[in-house]
Amino acid sequence: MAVHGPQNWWPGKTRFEVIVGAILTQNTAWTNVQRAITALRREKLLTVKALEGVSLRKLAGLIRPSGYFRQKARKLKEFVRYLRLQHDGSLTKMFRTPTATLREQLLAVHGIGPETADSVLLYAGKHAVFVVDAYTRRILERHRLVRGTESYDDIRGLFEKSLPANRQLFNEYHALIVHAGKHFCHAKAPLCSTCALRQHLPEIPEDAR
DNA sequence: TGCCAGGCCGGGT
DNA sequence: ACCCGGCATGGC
Repeated sequence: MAVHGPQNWWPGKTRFEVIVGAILTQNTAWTNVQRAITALRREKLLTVKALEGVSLRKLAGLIRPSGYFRQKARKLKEFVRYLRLQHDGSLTKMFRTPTATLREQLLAVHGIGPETADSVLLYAGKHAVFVVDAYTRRILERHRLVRGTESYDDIRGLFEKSLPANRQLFNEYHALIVHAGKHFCHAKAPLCSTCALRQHLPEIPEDAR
């Protein structure tokens, strides 16, 4: 890519916008998320208070282009509700929570699963967690580095145990994986040259990690 | 035109 | 503990 090490990679300027983007991009193309974010910005809704104040109905209409818009409108509401109840509506307070504790809290919020929680922790909160996404899995599988039956936490653990716990590194690593994935590792198996070579490697033994 | 995109939830085995 | 259907729009 043109620039290696764009520290703090993630489309989105403020912490809150990063979180909104993390929820809206669930199983959705970024171009669609952009439209939704643009609409929210136009309506001045990219703040905790503003989002708390808007109706579920209006919110859903604005984020329509991002898909699953009713589901996601609810998810956004659930998050700001959690933030208000647990952290007085303050992201600064929220992110002062120890990583493991905060991760559990986020996972308990309706609509926030492991990838979204970790994206929020890493990209909005600068906590050192490795984000595993569809691209990460697919690339590892195509390269026969995993068998494909591993859980989210298995794969996250793989990276976190193999790399120094440095949030800048995790940030950049994930950014590069997404970049590579978008260009070279699509779901519909047009194997890139590297993948094709790997196809000829032996299977991973049963007892291997 | 159908398949895909930086998931997650709820109900059923 | 897995497995599956539902959720929805826009691009190629």
